[in-house]
Amino acid sequence: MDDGVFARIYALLATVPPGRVVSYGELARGIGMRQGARVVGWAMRSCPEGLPWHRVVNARGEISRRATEEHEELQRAMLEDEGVTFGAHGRIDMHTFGWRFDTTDSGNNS
DNA sequence: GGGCTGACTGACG
DNA sequence: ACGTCAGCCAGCC
Repeated sequence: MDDGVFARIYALLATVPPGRVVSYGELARGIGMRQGARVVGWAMRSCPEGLPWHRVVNARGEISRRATEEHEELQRAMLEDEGVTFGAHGRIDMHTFGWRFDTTDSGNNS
């Protein structure tokens, strides 16, 4: 089902479990677009319901500039509710919460 | 059919 | 560590 790259991004994003975050580049790489991070952001811009868009952050582990502070805090609150902890500067430890599609593993949890 | 925009990323100063 | 420049891909005018 390739309704387009968007559908692929949505499907991949849907595989991200709670308490975990992924960057645009990581998603892009997951669908085969190493430099298509912008396209991923474009797909999110559609903001489809049922999609954990709040689990999508930039490579730095910060919330993207997509919206107002209000929405930014909302995303942060949702992530915290899932168990994600933010740094002093509102930064997520991608080393711990950063989800990977190729984990293959089994011990992926914190 | 052509050009601009954009929820990004990585490199350079 | 922070600010700026350029690149890449798909959708929209």
